[in-house]
Amino acid sequence: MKIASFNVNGINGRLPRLLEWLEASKPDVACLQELKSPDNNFPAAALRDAGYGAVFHGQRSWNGVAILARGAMPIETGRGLEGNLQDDQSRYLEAVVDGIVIGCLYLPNGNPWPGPKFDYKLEWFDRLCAHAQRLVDFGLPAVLAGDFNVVPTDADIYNPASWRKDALLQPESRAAFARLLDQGWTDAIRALHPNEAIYTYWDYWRNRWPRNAGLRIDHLLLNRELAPMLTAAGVDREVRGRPGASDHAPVWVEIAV
DNA sequence: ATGTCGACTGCTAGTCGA
Repeated sequence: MKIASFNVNGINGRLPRLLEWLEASKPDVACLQELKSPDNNFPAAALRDAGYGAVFHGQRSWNGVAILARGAMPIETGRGLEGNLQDDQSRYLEAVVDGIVIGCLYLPNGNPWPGPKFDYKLEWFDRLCAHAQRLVDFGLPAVLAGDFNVVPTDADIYNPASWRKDALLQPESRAAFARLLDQGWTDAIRALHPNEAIYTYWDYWRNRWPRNAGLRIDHLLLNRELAPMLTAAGVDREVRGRPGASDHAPVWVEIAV
């Protein structure tokens, strides 16, 4: 079973790129972020024609997450995170596909740091950790997939010095990510590729893609039920190099189920 | 300090967010 995560940066403008990637990579499950589309404009019919059932949690202009399943309809089990009734941003969606719990998330960027947006990032992260602990306690096979907007270590970025004041590298952001892993989640890319420079995001600015000046911020985390079944993990880098690409590339895992 | 995008509106130019 292949499970992927892809920040599409606008699902309607990106639809041709998304469809060609689905056709080429054929993930069984695809978690999408930054739909930037309200639910009534989600391209469900085009995805259905491509062979994918979809559940989605969109909003106008920003954010938005979706879970696609090849030849199946994901069974939605939750949207949004508990603990803050004032939070109206569409950043978390959860569904079951083939008996696996799929948590699709778009963690707040948090810039500029410091400030209220960074405070929101940490507050959202706290609620994610609380929810993730419940998934761990459930004991069902589970994946947390998405754009975490965290560069876990200095090995996950081309040059940490120039990003030291960015929300993505703050010690508090990294500590929250480490706290999440400590619950019993495995960072799939690092489990199989502990020493390689692997990136998933290259800013549109400053020639960053041609220079391979990237960051690893899109992650697939496997719980203890699933981690022993991990057989492969990678990034579809070529997607980032195409005309009209998202600033993120898809990341994926293969699970022996 | 900054070269890019996508979505949106006071809508063909400027704003916001990333």
